[in-house]
Amino acid sequence: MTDAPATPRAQRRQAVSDLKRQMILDAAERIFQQEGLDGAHMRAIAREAGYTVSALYKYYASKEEIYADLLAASLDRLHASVEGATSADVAPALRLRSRAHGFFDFYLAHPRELDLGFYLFRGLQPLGLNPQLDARLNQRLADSLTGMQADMQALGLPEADALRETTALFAHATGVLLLVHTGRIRMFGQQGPALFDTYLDGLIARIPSPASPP
Amino acid sequence: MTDAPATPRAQRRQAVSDLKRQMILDAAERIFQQEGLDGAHMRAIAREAGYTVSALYKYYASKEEIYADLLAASLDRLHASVEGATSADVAPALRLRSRAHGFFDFYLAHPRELDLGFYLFRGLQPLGLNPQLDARLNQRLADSLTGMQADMQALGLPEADALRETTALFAHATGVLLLVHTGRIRMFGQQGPALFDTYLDGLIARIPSPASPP
Amino acid sequence: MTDAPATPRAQRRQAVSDLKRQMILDAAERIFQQEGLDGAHMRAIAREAGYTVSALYKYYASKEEIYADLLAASLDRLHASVEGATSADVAPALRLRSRAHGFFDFYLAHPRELDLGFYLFRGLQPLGLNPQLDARLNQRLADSLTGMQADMQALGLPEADALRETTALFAHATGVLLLVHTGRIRMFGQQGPALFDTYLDGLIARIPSPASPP
Amino acid sequence: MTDAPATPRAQRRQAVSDLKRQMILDAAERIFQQEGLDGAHMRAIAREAGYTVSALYKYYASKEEIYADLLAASLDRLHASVEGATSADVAPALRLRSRAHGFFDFYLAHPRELDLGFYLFRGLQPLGLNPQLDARLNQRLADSLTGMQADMQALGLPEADALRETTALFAHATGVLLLVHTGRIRMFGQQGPALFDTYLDGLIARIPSPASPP
DNA sequence: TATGAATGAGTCTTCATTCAT
DNA sequence: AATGAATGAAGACTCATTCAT
Repeated sequence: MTDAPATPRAQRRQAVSDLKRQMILDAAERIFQQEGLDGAHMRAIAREAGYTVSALYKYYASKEEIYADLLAASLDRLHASVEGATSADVAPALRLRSRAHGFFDFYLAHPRELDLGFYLFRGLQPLGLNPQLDARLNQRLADSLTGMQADMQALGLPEADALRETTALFAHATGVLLLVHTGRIRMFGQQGPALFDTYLDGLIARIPSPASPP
Repeated sequence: MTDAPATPRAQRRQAVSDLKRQMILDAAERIFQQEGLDGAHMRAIAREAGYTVSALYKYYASKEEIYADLLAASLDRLHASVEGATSADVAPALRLRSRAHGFFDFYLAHPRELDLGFYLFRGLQPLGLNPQLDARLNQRLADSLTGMQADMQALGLPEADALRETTALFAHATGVLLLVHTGRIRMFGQQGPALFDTYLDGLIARIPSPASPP
Repeated sequence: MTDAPATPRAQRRQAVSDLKRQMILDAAERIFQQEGLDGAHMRAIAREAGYTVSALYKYYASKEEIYADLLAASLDRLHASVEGATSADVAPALRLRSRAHGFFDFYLAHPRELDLGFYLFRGLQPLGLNPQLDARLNQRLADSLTGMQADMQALGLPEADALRETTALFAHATGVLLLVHTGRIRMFGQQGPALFDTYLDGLIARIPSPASPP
Repeated sequence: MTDAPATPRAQRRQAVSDLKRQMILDAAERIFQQEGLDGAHMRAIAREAGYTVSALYKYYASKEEIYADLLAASLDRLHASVEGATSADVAPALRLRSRAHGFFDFYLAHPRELDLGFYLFRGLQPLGLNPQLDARLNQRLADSLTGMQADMQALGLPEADALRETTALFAHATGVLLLVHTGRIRMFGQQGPALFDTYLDGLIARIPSPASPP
């Protein structure tokens, strides 16, 4: 009722609320990993979280909002995977390789998170994903890619080219992952990782080594 | 009375029936293009086709069967697009380029057909797509790709390499298309076609010119 | 068009029609035995008969009418089973026993025909079973029971008592058969045939031997 | 705050919920009595109960579950009817008679509950009646019969015989009720109750009088 | 005579969401 | 802060039956 000093009490409330939101999210994550997108309906999430369905709506305005947070968390883990194995004092080429693999292997190991991305990024409008949210998600994804772009620039690629190559790398990885995920890759008798490695080799070879030109 | 296995009457009937099946398919196509996969439920399709829902079941045993036909038709159009601009008396590199663009441009112009392919190829089991159908659809897709593989071999690439490169090309195209389709490409400030062209250029450059064999 | 002499031509037509009706009925019977009542829908019957569904309606005005004929045929077989093992020159008690077993064993071996009877006799009205048909079916059933009644009378029971005992015998048999058919008899750890035999023994014992009065 | 496992609040809620479940059941009962099993579909039940169809699913997980409760209640009423008129200080023969009539008269007055029993007890598997439920329903039925078995034993019948005779009594009652219910009894010009009485008389007469203990 | 086309009513069930308490 | 109750729209599919040809 009283709008309050806006500090101690409100902060505590916020903290508690955040925690619960997190717990709901964790539950959603578990369900989502086990059952996939279709199985992750409100009821299932609520049950897993130990809440009522309607309680969830206190913390999340819609199912899609949960999904969005799920995707945000997923993108954070992706980021961790990309940056995880990297060390600053390695040759840029190695760093790029490591990061790219961080990316590719993450989705290879967690194909469901790929679904999530497609689901959410596709029909923006109907899902009620507001532009803000969209931008934030895009940003998180971008965070995982700038490292690679930097690596390419460190390898001597001009910024514009590096950005283009990063985009292409992202597209290629996505394409291969999809091939794997849908099982269509069997049709070609190929292996996802090998395919990606080949692309990566080509990419690095293509970048003119800046240091040692004769 | 005395007549070959197929009575003219039966033939006529069959023809009419086929036509109606086609008209239903067209209606489904329209709905699908306008509303997407989720909007293309039996009721909507029936309404658009001017039929009762139950009437549809005379022509299609299930929703998935309609989807499958939709995809089959889509893959046929894809094939036409791939082979359309090709001519036999062109240099292999040009042919490859033409075919690849036939592929890429088709999905660029009809992003929803991409959805369809993902939908159907993904959940094979849960959707009740029987293996036969699956195989047929796979075959249709393959038909669109063998041309490119042949072009690569004509360019001097050993068969295994050509197959690998075709797969990679397919993956790359898919990845870029997805980037475009989901709008994420704006995030990178890139253009789908340009991206794909670059890949194609790189691919052709990478293929060792067959001119120099001793 | 011409109403015809009403004889040769019409007779032939009638004969052909009867034959086809019979063939449909046979098909229905097969389906019914294999699939039960629920599985015996018009489509299935038509398929088995090599007809279109709508063709069936030329011979039978409704599904229930087919069922009725099915039941009539069933009752004929029942009759045959009841009278089959009987011979005129046997002691009445034996004859009664034989007929009663003819009845009981028939339904024990063909439980589905029991369903049919229940289904048709139950909701007379809604099923469109007209009173005539109902009477005819009742008559057929009665035909299978009069023998037993006669046996009882031959054993010295007054007509009224014999009728009552026949009714009771029929009821008892039905009750036991139902117990068997629904599996509820397991609940009691009893055997249908044994139960029925006991009843039969009691019944015969109960009938005062008419021969030996001084 | 400190309170037993079941909060008063929760208890109240439970009570209200139970009441509503009961009201739905009552509605289902009414529909079922008026329209029979086929008429008792979810929509009709919901309408009668003043609910939406989906609201029903909060209280009952499936149609069969409603049916099962309907049957359970029916069996309880049966039980009440069987035990209702009994008193402990009556001669066993009278008690048996009273109980048997409690059974017979109940179904005579409520023929539809007979249907229900057949429906549910029959197709266990296809109906999704789980074994637990099945066992519980069987138990309820058994409860109505053990009294009679006990009476028979009190009359001097060995346990095994009493069980057999109880089963036979049950079968006989069922058979006669069916005869009445389907209207076929008119065919024989008999009366259900009279028929049953006769059987009962015979049964009691058949039981060796325990009168000879000193 | 038999067909194929078409109907329309009907079945159960699921889900995201809202609201009074 | 959390609940339970309730909604309503939707969704795929089946079946007996009719009618023009």
